[in-house]
Amino acid sequence: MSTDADTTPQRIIEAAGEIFAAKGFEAATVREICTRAEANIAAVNYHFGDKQRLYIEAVKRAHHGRELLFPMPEWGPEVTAETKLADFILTLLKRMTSPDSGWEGELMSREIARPTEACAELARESIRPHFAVLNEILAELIPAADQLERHLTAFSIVGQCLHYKFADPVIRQLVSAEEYEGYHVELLAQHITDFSLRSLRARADNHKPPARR
Amino acid sequence: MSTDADTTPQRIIEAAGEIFAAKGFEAATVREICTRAEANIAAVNYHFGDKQRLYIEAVKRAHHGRELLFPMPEWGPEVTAETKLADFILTLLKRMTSPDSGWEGELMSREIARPTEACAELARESIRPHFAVLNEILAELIPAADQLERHLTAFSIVGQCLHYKFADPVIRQLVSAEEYEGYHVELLAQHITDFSLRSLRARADNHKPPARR
DNA sequence: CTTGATTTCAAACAACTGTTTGATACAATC
DNA sequence: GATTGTATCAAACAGTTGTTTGAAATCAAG
Repeated sequence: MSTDADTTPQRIIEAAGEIFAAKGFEAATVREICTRAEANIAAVNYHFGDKQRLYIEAVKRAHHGRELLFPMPEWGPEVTAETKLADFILTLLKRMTSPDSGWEGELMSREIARPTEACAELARESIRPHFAVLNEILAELIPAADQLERHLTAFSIVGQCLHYKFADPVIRQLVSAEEYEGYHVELLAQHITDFSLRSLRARADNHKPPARR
Repeated sequence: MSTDADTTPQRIIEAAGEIFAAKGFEAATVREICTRAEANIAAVNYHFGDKQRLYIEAVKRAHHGRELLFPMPEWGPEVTAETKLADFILTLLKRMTSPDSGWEGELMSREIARPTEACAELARESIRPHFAVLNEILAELIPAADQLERHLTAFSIVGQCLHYKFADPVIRQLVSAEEYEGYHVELLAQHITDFSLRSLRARADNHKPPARR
């Protein structure tokens, strides 16, 4: 029995991911999941215990799949911090809004928006290391900043990326169809990198926030 | 019969807002709503038709309340574009994450994250004018930018603000309790304004995006 | 007070939920 | 071939859901 065989639990976890992502935990029914997985209704409880356990497994699999598909690059010592930041943004964006992603990104964002108590821990463990990586990059780019400013800056960068996932249905209504059509990952990553690097360079030069009013 | 009287539909719409915000549309039950509103179970169907219509009314009321509580300031001709941007960011942040907000912000963000087909129109109509205002401000700040760049820049700014609403439970896990305690609206607005204005000024000076790699 | 419409209420409704059951089929082991 | 443990299945389970019903209560005129 190979690990990626077309076994019943595998088919269920796959169908569960799609339907949980499309409808959320409450609205998704195990009947629909089992129908799509071509399995019996009792299969969910037999193989996973209950609906919630299946949900957790689906989320885990989703995250694992994203991590495998779009891994954070390992940078050598010669790579500049600016390039690292560009890579970081591109990778994050790819994970969030990959055109052929399917349901995984949707599921992850839904989970972040309303974290199940059982999954909060997973989200924490998977997000925290990325947050640490970004903070190390920022420590190189704006060494004069203290931890608070580094954190807020990290949130500014991550926020720009996640926005295209969270607010996607709204964005679709705000710009023309042709313009939205052109929103490829590379374009968005380029813009966010440019926008952020301009700010970071100015911050590094000035050693002070700009005067206001 | 005064408009803000303690009438049954009013009590129901209020309880509905709280519970929809806390649990989402599917998980919220009309029984719980009616119990909290101290109304009979049949009251929802009698006064609103069905559960979905009640949900729409609750979202409408939520948005109306936020708009009244934190109105966009009307700027005179002497106000600089930088000040307008600072005001815009502060207002947006206040609406998203006001400490005494109660349920309205939660309900709005939930609606943005997964818009009900019936509410998409409302979200569109309420967000589009704000998006237009921000674009006018950006047209003043980076006149050399074309529409695409203005739009992406607008999303960069809005994304930074909304992040503190959407990702709040995650943010809480990433920074220490004391640091999170200090995340007041004014501090966040100040940072986002600084971060963005630095970038916009550099863009206005350079007339070109910065070179990369 | 009487009338007539509006609002409230307890009870029941039909439909659907996640879950359990016990029988059945299947494979491997002795 | 009998036995054992696993997997699948149709059927039923108990509970909850949104909604409906028809009678009682309430209220505003005539």
